[in-house]
Amino acid sequence: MFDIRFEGKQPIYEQLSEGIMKLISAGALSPDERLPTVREVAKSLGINPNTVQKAYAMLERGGFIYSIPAKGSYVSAKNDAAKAVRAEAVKKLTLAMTAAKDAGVSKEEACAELERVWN
Amino acid sequence: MFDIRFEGKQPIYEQLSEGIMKLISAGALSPDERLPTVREVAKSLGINPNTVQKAYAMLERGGFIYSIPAKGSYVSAKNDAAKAVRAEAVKKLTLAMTAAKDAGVSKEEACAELERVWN
DNA sequence: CAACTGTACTAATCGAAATAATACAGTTGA
DNA sequence: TCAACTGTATTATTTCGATTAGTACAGTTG
Repeated sequence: MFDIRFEGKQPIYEQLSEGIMKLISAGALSPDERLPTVREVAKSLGINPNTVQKAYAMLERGGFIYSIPAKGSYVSAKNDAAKAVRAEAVKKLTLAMTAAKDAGVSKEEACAELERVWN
Repeated sequence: MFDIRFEGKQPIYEQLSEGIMKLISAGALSPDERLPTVREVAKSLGINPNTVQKAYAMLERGGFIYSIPAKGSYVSAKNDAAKAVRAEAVKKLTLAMTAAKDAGVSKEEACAELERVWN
């Protein structure tokens, strides 16, 4: 099972999501390999199944895994291109944020813009 | 005095800040013109002086006004270049955010990145 | 059909942001 | 000198949204 220590202020579902993301990127989890079920992970880590579900949903959204209702969740096979695009997008986002901060844009304004884009 | 109606979920200090920003951009407030004091604005709008102070601080950070302790706050004279740079930065930030969203980056992750950059 | 799977929905909780209250330090003009 | 202003700093309170939990649902499987 996943050996993850929850620490700091970061949300549990995010720590879990990133942890699994790293395992996939590092090749510790093979393509089309079946992931432990939502409830298994929840029980073994002592957290709520819904929190695991949220982490899985994030991973699916990022193209790292795919889920089939009533069957299970699996590691995506061909997601290298998607992951590269994603990484590039995050990199550019960071650059744009840094530039905006230097230009005097407040954190609150940037946050408001983020809300607008994502909703 | 500023005629501002507070509405929606946006923070008061932000609505106020943006309202004054527009007045300056539109030329309704002249360079080096003295702004009403923090306490005057607060009383007239029925809000806390500190909230107005926060709005003024944002405006100063963006180069729209300058404040002199124990004297007052004034409209900045030469800030057109700064405002242009700022506007450009916001535009690029929006583009980067949209691209990131399309690439599958979650709102939470973007938010975390934002926190990291601005802290 | 019993025992699984992922998922949707609602409620409870908790923490950070927004606002308020108070105090401080400098300018000004009588 | 000093009273009445100014912006600002610090601390407490409140408010609100994200996180987590509880429960129920719908499909697959042997």
